[in-house]
Amino acid sequence: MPFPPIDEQLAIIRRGVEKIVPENELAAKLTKSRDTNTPLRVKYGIDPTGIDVHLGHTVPLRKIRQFQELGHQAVIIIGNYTALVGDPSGRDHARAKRLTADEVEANAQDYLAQVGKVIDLSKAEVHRNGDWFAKMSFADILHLCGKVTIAQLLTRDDFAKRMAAESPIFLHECLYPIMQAWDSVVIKSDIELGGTEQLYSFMLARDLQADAKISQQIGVMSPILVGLDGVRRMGKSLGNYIGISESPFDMMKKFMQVPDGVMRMYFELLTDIPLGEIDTLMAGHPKTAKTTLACAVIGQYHSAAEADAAANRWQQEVGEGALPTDIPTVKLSRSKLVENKAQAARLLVDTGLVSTTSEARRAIAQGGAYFGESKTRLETHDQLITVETGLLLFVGKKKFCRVELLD
RNA sequence: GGGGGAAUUCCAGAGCGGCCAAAUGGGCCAGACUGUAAAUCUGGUGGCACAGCCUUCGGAGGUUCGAAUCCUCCUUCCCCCA
Repeated sequence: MPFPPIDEQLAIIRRGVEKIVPENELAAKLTKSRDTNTPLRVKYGIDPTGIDVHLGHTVPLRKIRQFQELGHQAVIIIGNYTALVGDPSGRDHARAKRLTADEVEANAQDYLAQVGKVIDLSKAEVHRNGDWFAKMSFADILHLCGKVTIAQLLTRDDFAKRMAAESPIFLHECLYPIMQAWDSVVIKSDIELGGTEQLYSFMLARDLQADAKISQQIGVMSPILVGLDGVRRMGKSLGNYIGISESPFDMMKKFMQVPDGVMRMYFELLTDIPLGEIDTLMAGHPKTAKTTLACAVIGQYHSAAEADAAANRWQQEVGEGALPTDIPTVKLSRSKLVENKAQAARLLVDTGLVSTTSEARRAIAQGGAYFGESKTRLETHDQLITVETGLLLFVGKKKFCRVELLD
């Protein structure tokens, strides 16, 4: 099967990519690959530290997928050995927690299952870098370290910053980029994918490859995907992410809350919609564009039909204020009632919609609490509400429940 | 080893003997507006039997009518000197 023309390949590869280093070697590599009908080996490494894969992770993963579709060879490196060190990238301090080998392997399996939703695992090579690092002797390690100078290491941004700030840099952390680079030598990568913060390791890999007299890899770096807040990078700890395992409706709700400003980036990095078409969409009504974006992404992890259904449901429940489809039922003991009635504030607490009486009082005082099918506003905290099974209660737009009375 | 700082309510950060449940900003919550975007405006953001009461300002004691604010010890973190 012949590879597509170089221009076509370049257009696909360059989409949504922030930096290619060195840029000028890419075309040459592709040309040689095509002429000799040899797929390029495209490396992507991760540390199995327990990852709930979200859209931010899918950016480089999707790039691998694109390489696969162009006929190239995906090579996934599970950093089961490097995980023992901890990636110093983007950290001001050394990582504290150390994982056990078992945890690492369980994480790796879990990770691969998720990754399979984006790339074609059946056609990918998967390696664990412990396969080669575990076999190295101390002499081997010394030999490897002999190829890298401290001065070189210190050119790395993270380390330079830490040096300046006089915060500790542990010796084993210095080894991290060396190990990552050595992976590239072992698997003979032609391309390595990752975020822009990986530049140093990517370049070190080139040095080591040159030293080993094999072809040097090219770094293809994706930008950092911003999260739902439109400012900070998408990440689990920041709570501003969309996980690829979430339900279509949950994803839809999150997408619709994304600031308009990030739409173009999302379109470019998370969908295959042609750039020209994106321009057209962006020129139209933002809400339409956002819905299209959401459906395009959701459709990758669920069916197109499910994505559409989620969009419709969103329009009805959120856009038009219809009652939510799935309202959780909360069991309430009849003993909480006096002659079938309960005080409004008490009721909100007893049903768990709010956690304290004070919170309930606030919600009511501010007009943020409602009851019944017609969403009647609760007026006072001591207002008596007649409670029966099926009664609906709301606090704000996101919290609601249906009461079920128990004897 | 010696010296000097700092620990405040989700975060940052005021407060330095009563007017402190504790300024201000951020975040978050609710309301208005809207495309549940952004921006903007309003209110709120310890608890409770809520016009009052109770528990908070690293921990333990102490001084005082009264302490987040003063003293002692402890814990943790930071900085400087050698």
